[in-house]
Amino acid sequence: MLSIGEMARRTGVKVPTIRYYEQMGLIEEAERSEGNQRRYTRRDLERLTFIRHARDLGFEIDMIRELIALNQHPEAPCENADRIAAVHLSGVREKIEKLKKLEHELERIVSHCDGGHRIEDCYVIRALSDHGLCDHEH
Amino acid sequence: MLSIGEMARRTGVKVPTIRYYEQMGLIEEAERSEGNQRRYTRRDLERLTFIRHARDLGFEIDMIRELIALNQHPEAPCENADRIAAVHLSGVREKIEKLKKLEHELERIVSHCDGGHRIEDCYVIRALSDHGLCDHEH
DNA sequence: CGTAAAGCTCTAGTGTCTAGAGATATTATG
DNA sequence: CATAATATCTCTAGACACTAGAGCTTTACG
Repeated sequence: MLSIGEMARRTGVKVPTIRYYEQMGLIEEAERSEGNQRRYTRRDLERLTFIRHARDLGFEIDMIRELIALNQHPEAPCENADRIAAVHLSGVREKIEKLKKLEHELERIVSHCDGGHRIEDCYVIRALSDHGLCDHEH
Repeated sequence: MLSIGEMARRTGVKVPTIRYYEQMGLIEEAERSEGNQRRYTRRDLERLTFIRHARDLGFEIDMIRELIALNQHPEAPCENADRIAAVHLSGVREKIEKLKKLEHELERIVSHCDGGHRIEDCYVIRALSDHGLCDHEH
């Protein structure tokens, strides 16, 4: 049986975060020691590793809850898991696209300003005040 | 003089958000009508447009506060504005890099799964359970 | 057995809004 | 001018995914 600190060390999930996941229903309430401290099984460790990994990949708590639920039915077809991951992937791609546009806009703004003049002439400030100086919509 | 609703329509910032910005000190407390409703000037509109635009470009509230402060000193040199924007730009680039790694990981995971088999064999689920199936560190 | 480290619960805070309740103000229509 | 519809007011709480701290108890180790 593992203490919560052991779990934290092995998964890289911080102790308060583990308790938070329990509250959120991502992990089951652990057994307790005589003195009321949480004691985890190997299965709990696997579950937390799964969660950690999914969070690293940017899955939201709700998505993870769904994936866990799917995981409990090993004989079910896996279309749903596939769909969740695919939806997530397209969300990530959208974010990348948005950030790239933003990157270009900022590059353009910054490149016009070498820091060598006064605020009233600064392209950074002017670009923020006047949408007309932008390339794209946003 | 513009009502808060007018301001919202013209800038695309929602009404409660405008009040929130006031609370956060991003915009000055507006004058009030006899019946205690906010009344804004053209200058307030410009300020809110600036904020909106900066938020769209992903600047955080604190950065915007700094930029506004700079904007109040038109004769000062603009190095600081330039620096803030440049720091922000490199933050955006980092985010893009991270998301791209994530994209590749997800692509790889999803491409292994066509939804046509059972959960117990599903690559999506297995990849989440077993870090060893990943390409990169994360 | 004494102490330090780790654990417990509970509350509150982070950042950027968003939503709702219940009251008042303004505007439009008849 | 009366009424109805819309807008606005303040205040509180909620969303997300944690994080921090207070004050107390349990466990591990020498």
